[in-house]
Amino acid sequence: MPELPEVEVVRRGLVNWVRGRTINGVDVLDERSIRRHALGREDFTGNLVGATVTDVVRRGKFLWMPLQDDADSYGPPAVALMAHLGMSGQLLMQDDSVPDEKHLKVRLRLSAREGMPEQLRFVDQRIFGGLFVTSLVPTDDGAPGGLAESPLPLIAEEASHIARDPLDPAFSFELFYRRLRKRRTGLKRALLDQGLVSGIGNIYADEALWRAKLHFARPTDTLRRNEAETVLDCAREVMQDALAAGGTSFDSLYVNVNGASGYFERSLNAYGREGQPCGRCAAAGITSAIRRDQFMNRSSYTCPVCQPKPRRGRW
DNA sequence: CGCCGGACCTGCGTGC
DNA sequence: TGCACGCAGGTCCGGC
Repeated sequence: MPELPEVEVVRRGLVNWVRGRTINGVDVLDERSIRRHALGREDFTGNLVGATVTDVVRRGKFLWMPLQDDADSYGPPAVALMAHLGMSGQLLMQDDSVPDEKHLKVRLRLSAREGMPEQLRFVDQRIFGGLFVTSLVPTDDGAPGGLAESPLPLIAEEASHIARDPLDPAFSFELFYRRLRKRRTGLKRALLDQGLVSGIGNIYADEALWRAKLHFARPTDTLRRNEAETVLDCAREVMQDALAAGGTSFDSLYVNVNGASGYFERSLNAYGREGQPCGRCAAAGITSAIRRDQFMNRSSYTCPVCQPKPRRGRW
């Protein structure tokens, strides 16, 4: 389940394979994977063929490749190929000789480059993800639009409603905290709101809350400044740990969203651990078991001892 | 405008 | 064996 660290692993893995290469051909094998491209398949393909990828940029879980149109190559790129991996999306570099994956949805044929695969493939089992072409627009604060190798003060339009993520150098805690306090909802719902802070999904939300010893239903309008700082610091820590674990093979041919899977096996303290002991409590000589609750139509994992349920929680 | 639930998807595991 | 169902969850959209 790609959240920020997994998408960043993909970004770093991808950039050296695609930067500077021209898209020579596009095969859309499943129209559903480009449904967010409102003008359809022909317009999608027409925008891509002949364009050159200048970078790979990420904000939150959104990833995009600014495109330089060779016929009009003055000035910065005006459009980008946007990718969202959804639940199961992968971006893979593959040689022409490699058979199509079972869930191959879109194939980009790139200009030849010595020692590099010819194709960039979008593979997606559950089709929650997708590709589309979008405009690049100025950011509202003038700072670079997202994490990139050569950052531009531009952002893909479809990502402009997404807040900066906690690993973005231009992330503003003050803005986050001000908006958080105005919310009338539960803390986890706020952490998952990509318009407030981006990049956090169900897994890292639970892990950050566990590290911060806060409950998912804690009302946002009662959060003190130091509590908000703590939960954001914890989110940053857990995502950086995952990035370090998944980032060991950035030059791998397979730019795989499961790159951080080793992290999940070893380091999760709450997510998916229903009925198992809370490690922090155990270290303090207390016996407690992680519990699972239904929250927002998905599972939330907490330690009932060190993340006590707030008296007036917002579920 | 903010909050919240449902829809979108497929594969896998479980129970009858 | 086969079928129905629940579960996984990021994002968008409509209702209120």
